[in-house]
Amino acid sequence: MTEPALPRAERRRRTERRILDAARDLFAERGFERTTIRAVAAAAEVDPALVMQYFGNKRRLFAEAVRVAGPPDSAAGPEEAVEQLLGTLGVKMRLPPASLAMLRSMLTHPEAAATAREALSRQVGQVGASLSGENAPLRAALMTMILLGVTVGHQLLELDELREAPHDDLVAALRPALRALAEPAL
Amino acid sequence: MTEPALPRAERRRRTERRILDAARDLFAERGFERTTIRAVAAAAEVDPALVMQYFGNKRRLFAEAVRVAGPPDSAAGPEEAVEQLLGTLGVKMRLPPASLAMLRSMLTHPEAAATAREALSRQVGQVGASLSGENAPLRAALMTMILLGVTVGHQLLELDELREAPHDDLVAALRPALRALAEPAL
DNA sequence: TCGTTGAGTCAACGCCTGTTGAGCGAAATG
DNA sequence: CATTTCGCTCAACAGGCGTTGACTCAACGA
Repeated sequence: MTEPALPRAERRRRTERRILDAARDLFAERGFERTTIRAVAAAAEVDPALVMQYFGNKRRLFAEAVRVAGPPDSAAGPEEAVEQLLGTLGVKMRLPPASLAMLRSMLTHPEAAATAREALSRQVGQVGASLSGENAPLRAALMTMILLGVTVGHQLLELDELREAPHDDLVAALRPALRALAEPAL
Repeated sequence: MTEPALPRAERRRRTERRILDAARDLFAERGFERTTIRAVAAAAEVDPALVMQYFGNKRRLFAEAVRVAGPPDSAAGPEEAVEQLLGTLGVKMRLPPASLAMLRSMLTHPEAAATAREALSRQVGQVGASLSGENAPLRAALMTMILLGVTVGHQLLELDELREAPHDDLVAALRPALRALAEPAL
């Protein structure tokens, strides 16, 4: 009936991970404001006070839960930039919950907005560095925003027109649009 | 010192409009959850109870505040669809507060999400009808999402790379990308 | 002029939130 | 075995929220 009584350190690690996983999922689903500490605690099968003890406050819990490794730096030509961006759509359009949580909250939670701005700016800079021609930063920003828009529409708003299309069709349709921005004006 | 004592009907209309304007601005700035009835009332220089008396509850206040006329129906060729979409960026990129309020809340407030989905789907359908070739609905959806992404990045996240660029450059850079989606595969 | 209407205020309600401090009981330590 | 450590729970707090009902008083209609 009872568990095999794990060592303390291991037990703590598992609990912390359970809380973090629950928090990530809830933040991804409802956003920062509508996710309560109590709901996270319940999902992790833990007392709300324990969540506070582990993470101090709700903002820090969010920050820990959405911490995600940025894409590897790589700057080559415009072609590679396009493919790199298309790659951010994720395998079969399934983004990690941490990213979804960030996206979901970036318009309403100020700290999420700041983090998102930073991450997006880094990507813009990276893409921009691999472009030549006029207005490279602007074009890089537009390319990044295109993927933001598509991701939001697909993952968060769940628009039928995007969900019904096969992933490959979507990528194939999007590629020429990105190329049009990546290539120096013809 | 005192006002010229307006007639009741007129007075009511003005107060209602003051509340609605304040609500729109706050919803646009902070989103649904972080905007309180009390803050709206304070901005409109009115008692919170009056807001309730006029609009019943917070959800209805939001619904009234963001009610906005959809773009005029018009479907012609792919060229016109592109220009129509580019037009939604607004004169000098200044969108009406009602639209900003919708956009700001669409990822976290379920009713805003539903309304946004509906409005976007209508636009997708409209754009799609003016496209020919394969995957017209998908391509129309992508075109719409492109504008969503650019608008979010510019108006809500306020990315420097987009804010610094002249409006005309932005439109000009975006046009070929949209054309690539609008034109039947070459 | 006098009763009625209705715009607007006041004070409070119940609820839910993030957050805290005291305490329990099992694992670790000697 | 005795003691300390610490993962975890319990019960509660203060504050802010949406919302309500009773009330005030100036504009209105007869």
